[in-house]
Amino acid sequence: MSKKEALLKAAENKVRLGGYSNFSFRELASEIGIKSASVHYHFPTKADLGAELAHQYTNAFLNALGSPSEHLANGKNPIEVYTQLFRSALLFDKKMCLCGLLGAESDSLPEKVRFEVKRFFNQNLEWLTEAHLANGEQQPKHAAIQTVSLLEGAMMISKTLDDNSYFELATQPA
Amino acid sequence: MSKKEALLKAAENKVRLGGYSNFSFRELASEIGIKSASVHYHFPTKADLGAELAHQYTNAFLNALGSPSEHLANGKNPIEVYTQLFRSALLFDKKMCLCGLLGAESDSLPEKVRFEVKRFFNQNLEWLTEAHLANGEQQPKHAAIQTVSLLEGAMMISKTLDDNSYFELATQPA
DNA sequence: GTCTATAATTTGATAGAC
DNA sequence: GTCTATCAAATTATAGAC
Repeated sequence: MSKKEALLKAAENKVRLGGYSNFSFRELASEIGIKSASVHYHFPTKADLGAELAHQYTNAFLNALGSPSEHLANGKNPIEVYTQLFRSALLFDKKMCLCGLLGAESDSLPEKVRFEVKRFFNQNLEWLTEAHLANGEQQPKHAAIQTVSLLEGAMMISKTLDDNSYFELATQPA
Repeated sequence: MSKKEALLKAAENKVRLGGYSNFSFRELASEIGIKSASVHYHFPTKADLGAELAHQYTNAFLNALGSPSEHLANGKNPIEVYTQLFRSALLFDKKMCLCGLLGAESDSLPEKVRFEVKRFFNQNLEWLTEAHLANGEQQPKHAAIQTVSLLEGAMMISKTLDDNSYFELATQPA
């Protein structure tokens, strides 16, 4: 893993626990064994680092998702696959969704960071709309926003109350 | 409004836009026309201010909610009343739910602040469970966590994408 | 209750050597 | 690419006068 990748990984861990202001160039540098001045070589400003972090997080997330049609071809419900990706973040990473946290503090973020967070949700809604449509539902856009809202909210509350059973309860069909 | 109340109000506005680290004693002081040292007279530490802010926010929220039985007696669906309180925060305040934002950064908060945020959600779940039970639903706890998750998530996404129609879509029954 | 003054630390960022 | 050195600003907090 390159130093740049290591910096992004360290930043991701911090942001997913406490938001954009929860990391500093000095901390990241110290963690990977360089000096803060060197971090500026890889990322001119903090906003640049934040934006690239959100961009790569989005790409990795979409990549892990695959495509709705692929899951259908394998006999899997794409909405279940999507839910499982959120569940993994909560259970294994034990951290919030990066863009869920950044989205909540959206109003105070540098413009280029906010732009990447918007991209995350627009892409997610697109994917979910296709998935709900493929499931034969009547209002796929409607269902898409409900799905992602429920998962982001359930994740936040489970972390807050420190009890993953809230996530399970929220995602369990009535 | 006392200086103390004014400080809490100023802090609330900042936190609801960018989280716990989005306010400083100097900024608050400057906004209400005193010096930062005087803020420490009212709140010894930042954590004390944050905890009292979350506590009073929770009390005000529960007070505005009233009781499920009261709404039923007036022929109103308590879940609709609850949803309307979130809608007002989004449309009129144009800000996140204070505890939704603090909950997301829960892992990085001082313990006494996190405690108050937990209280907010425990009290909300209690209220919603009673409401769904009164509505004659089969799994009131189940429905309660789904309701608050959906609303917190929808609020975050609407703010992120800067489009309130996402909130309306998310809260509109299928 | 509010002030001045100040301490101790952290932060984002830059200049310039290697 | 990484370093040393340094800066200007911001932050939380305290001591002590009024």
